[in-house]
Amino acid sequence: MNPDAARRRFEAHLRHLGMRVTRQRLMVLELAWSTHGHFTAEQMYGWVRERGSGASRATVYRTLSLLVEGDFLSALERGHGQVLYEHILGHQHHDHMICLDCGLIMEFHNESIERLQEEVAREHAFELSSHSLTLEGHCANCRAARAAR
Amino acid sequence: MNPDAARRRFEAHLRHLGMRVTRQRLMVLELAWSTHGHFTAEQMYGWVRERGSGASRATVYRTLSLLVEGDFLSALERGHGQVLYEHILGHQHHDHMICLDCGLIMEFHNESIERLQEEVAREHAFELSSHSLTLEGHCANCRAARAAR
DNA sequence: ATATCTGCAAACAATTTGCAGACGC
DNA sequence: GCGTCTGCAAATTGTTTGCAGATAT
Repeated sequence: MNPDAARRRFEAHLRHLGMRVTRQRLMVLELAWSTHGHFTAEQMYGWVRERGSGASRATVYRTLSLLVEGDFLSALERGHGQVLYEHILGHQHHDHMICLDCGLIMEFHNESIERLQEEVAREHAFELSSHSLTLEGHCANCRAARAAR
Repeated sequence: MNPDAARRRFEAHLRHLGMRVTRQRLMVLELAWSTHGHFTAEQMYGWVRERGSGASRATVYRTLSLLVEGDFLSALERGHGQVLYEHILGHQHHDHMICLDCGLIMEFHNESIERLQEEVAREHAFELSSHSLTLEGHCANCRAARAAR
C-alpha cells in the first residue's frame, strides 16, 4: 500500500474512533511508510526530530501504540525490552528469521506452517487470533565469515 | 529431570565455569524446579523472600540469567517487558499457546512444524539455532464463557 | 588466602502518566 | 466553543550496576 492510501486509511480510522487527525500523528505514519525496514520507537523519535517541528517522545509512543492497535504496524518483540515496528498494511503476513551475529532480519512466509498452526489450534479448541514465529541463528554471510577465520 | 539431578547438574555447571556454588543460587534453582508452571522474576523473588533468609532481588535476576544461559531455564518473552521462565532440563522442546482472555498457557509440540522450520532455514542458507513460536487467541473455556453471555 | 558473591541502594532504559495550555472539529 | 491532543517533566516498571563486606574454595 502506498503512503497516500495508508494516510487516507489512517484518517478514516481516526475519525471512526472519534479521534483527531493531527500533524503529529500523520507525521509518524508518513515516516513509518518511508522505510521498508524495521525500526524502534527511539529511531522513530529521532526521525521526527530531524523534521524540525516534530512531535514529543510521548506522542511518538502514543501514536505507535495507536498504529499497532489499528493494524497499521506490527510490533516484533525482541527480548531485553527491544520492540521493532514495521508497517504491514497491504503486506502479506510473514514471519522472521534473525541473525544473532549481524542482526539481519529476513522475512519468510510458509503456507504449510500457517496451516499446521491452525490445525494445532483446532485440536485444542483454541480460537487462533494471531501468532508469532521467529527463527534465530546465523545467516549465510556470517557463516561464511566464520568459516573463513 | 528431578530436582536433585538438576541440582547436581547445576553444581557441575558452576564449577565448570569457575563459579561458586552458593546457598542463594541453589535456592533459586530449587524453587524453579518446585513449580511446573511459568513464573516471572518478580514471582521468584517473592518465593525467595517467603523462605526467610532468602536472596536479594539483584541475586535473583543474576541467577535467572545464569540459568537461562546454562539452558536450565527457558525465557518466554511476552511483550510489555514481561518475561516468563520455566525449567526445561530434561523436558521436550515445546511451543506455547496463550489465551488473551485468561492468560492460560498451553504447551504443544508439533514435529511437522519443527521440520518445516528447518526446511525454511535451509532454503535461506540459514543455520538455525533456536526458534520461538507463540499462538495467541482464546481458549475453549473463555470461548464458551463468551458464547454464554 | 583470595577471588568470587552478595546485598544494598543508586542508576538505568524504555515507556507511561498527569496536567495545563494548544488545537482540530 | 467543546472536547481531544500535545508537550513537558515527573513517575513507573523491570532490570542492571558499583562497591564494600561476606563467603566459597
